[in-house]
Amino acid sequence: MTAGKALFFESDDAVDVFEILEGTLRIFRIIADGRRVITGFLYPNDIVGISLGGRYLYSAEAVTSVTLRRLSRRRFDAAVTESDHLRPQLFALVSDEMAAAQDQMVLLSSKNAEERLCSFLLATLRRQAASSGNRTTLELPMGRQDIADYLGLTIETVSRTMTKLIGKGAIQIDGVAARNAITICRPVLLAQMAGDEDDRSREPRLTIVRGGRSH
Amino acid sequence: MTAGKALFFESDDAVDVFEILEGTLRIFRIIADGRRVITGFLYPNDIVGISLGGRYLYSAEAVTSVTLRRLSRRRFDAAVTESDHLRPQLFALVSDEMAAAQDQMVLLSSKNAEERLCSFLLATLRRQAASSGNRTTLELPMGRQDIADYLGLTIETVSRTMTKLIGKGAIQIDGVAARNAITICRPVLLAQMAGDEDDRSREPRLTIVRGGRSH
DNA sequence: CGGGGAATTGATTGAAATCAAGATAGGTGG
DNA sequence: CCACCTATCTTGATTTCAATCAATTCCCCG
Repeated sequence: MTAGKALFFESDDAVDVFEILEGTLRIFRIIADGRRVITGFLYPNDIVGISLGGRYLYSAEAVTSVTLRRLSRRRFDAAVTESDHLRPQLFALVSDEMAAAQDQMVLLSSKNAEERLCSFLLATLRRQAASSGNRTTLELPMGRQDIADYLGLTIETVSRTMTKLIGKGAIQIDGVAARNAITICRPVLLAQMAGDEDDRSREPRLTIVRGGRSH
Repeated sequence: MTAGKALFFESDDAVDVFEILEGTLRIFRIIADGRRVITGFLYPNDIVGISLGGRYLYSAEAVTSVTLRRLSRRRFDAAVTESDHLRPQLFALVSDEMAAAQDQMVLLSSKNAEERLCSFLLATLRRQAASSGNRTTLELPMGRQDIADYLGLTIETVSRTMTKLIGKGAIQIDGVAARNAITICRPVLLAQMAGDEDDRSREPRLTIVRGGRSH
């Protein structure tokens, strides 16, 4: 499938499930005023379309050219129900998706532009490191507008923030033309700036408990 | 369990699953700078603690006093694996949770304070209407700070926005003391202000497809 | 070489956060 | 029963960060 093409639309009958073999997808919703909210990017080995009701929860489009394995939903469901091997695998997948959704909620409700971008770059780096050995370099398959719609920012703010990170020496852009190839110069700094470095010096049990209202 | 008490903490071993019989829970994460992000509220009949990995994804506390049914995770998993009747039920539950997470992402990344609060009030109304007949009145079991942490706003902004909605005649507060009992005077207006009324005059297929980059 | 989409940069505005008082209600004990 | 105390909520003044409006600049490609 070529870049920019739609795979399916929100509220379509969820007749198929797809496995990504190659490339990147974006999944998103269009809201009333026409704006787009990208709720996630999907990469090789991800499953797309596990719309647990009868309809997809979101639309899906190719970011780059993509190759997919199509599975009919009926056969997919049957396979999962039968196989004691597949079921926990699917479970783990859904679990990851849920965790990612939670992280994204945290990002959107309490991080500033710089923290959002740093989180995104680090997450992308981690994913690429996992699939192809430790690296300090990453490739952004998507454009700035996609990043903006994913992080809840405008394209201008993404651009400015990127420039600021370069200014601080945290990252650099490789080559002249390749605005999408990025080197992480100072991963530790970037992690600090992402604002979710685990400060585990406090013991949560003691600090979190608070008195409450008695209805 | 009395109001304000913790049920479990993020990253605890997920040894139990709970069914809510009565009352309201909040599930949340604490982020690095100490702020709290509430990722959801849970009500009677909801299941809490389906942490698909070995650890809970979030902390859970009682908002009001709560009564629960505790199930050991081992037995819960076993029951779900065996029963052809329970499995789709769990599936549907997870599906709802995922849909709610998506909605929340949309809310957080593209709605203003007024839209967020209207969405929240409407969702709460719908839930209470579903469980106890159509109503125009709703009870907010949680305080303003909880609402703020859920909607990604400050308590001041929640308060101001509430005042504004009263000023517009969309809602009113019942009684003198009961700041948590609210009457929806103009549900249609509220739905418009929530900013997700489905304008289905456009045919999505034609408007959404866009050309893309070829990597 | 020149056209055009994407990205960057700059100037200004605006909505919500922050800082700072008060108002209100519920609870406690004299 | 009332006065005080503390939580929670509301309201007001100011600041701030990102959105918006507005040009360029940068590349890719014919």
